[in-house]
Amino acid sequence: MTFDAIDKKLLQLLQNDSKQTNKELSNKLNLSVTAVFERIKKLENNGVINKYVALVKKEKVEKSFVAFCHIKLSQHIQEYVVQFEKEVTNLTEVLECHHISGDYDYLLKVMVKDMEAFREFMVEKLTNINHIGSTHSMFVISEVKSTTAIPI
Amino acid sequence: MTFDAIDKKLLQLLQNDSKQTNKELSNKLNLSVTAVFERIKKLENNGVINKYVALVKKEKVEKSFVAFCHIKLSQHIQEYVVQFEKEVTNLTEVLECHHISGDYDYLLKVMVKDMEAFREFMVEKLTNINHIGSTHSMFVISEVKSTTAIPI
DNA sequence: AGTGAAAGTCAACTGTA
DNA sequence: TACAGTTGACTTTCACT
Repeated sequence: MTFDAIDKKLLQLLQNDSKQTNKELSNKLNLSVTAVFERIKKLENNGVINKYVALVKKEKVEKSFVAFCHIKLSQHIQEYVVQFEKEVTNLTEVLECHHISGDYDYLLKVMVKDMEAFREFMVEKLTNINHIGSTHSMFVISEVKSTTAIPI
Repeated sequence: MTFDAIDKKLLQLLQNDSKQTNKELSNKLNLSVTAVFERIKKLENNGVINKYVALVKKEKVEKSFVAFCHIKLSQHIQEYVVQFEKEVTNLTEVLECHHISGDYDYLLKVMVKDMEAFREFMVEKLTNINHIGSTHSMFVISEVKSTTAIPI
């Protein structure tokens, strides 16, 4: 689907706060409540809006330690790739896993309590996955920017 | 604040779908509607739930190209650091910027339309920021896993 | 695509245990 | 900390422009 200026503004507003009422949105967009309602439904039905979620502050739930892990597989046999991707997806500590270009095959975003929890995660979970060749971890010192809002 | 089993379950539910009604949540948690309401308010007031947002599918808004950029500063003078972090934060294409340990200083998550848009971003925006020493980019070939839900 | 008004549903507040 | 009942506000539908 295509987006006019109002759709774009609406998506930006909803990406920053999905708990606004249609009335509030209608004021910001100079539209009627019903028009806002129908535009939102259209965005939902077309799969543009994937889902609505609550974002939790990691510091409040003892998950302040974030690390990015590079992973190289030992061999790039399809069977190994499929199995690795399946197993890594099942790890709750892994919030993101990207297959990437470059020296390593994968980049993982891992969230745990502290360095000790990260050590445990590496030893007991990640490196227990078969076919991993090598890993290289980077620790997040500070979070400069972090948003889920895609610029439209 | 501390969390009992119900709080944890509630946070998981809301992190996956924040549009459920309190009645639906009350069924899943075997609790009354009011109890659910009060628990949610407590989580919001304590800052555990940071905000509610709509998640947009990047493929639907022509932002299918994701890259991770390593960045090294030319010098680690505080003034340079502050200015770099400020300028990079203002770039809408940069969804995340992490100050990290290791060979490079920063890891950025960048989202644009395609490789050509990425080239433009690099040439016209990113490398125009002062005090950047070197960069190294990795392109996302496929997204194996991506969630905003922190395991509680 | 847009609007205003009607109908149904929910969030939010009150009382009480 | 939990519950049930009340009320105003909201979402959703409908008839119409």
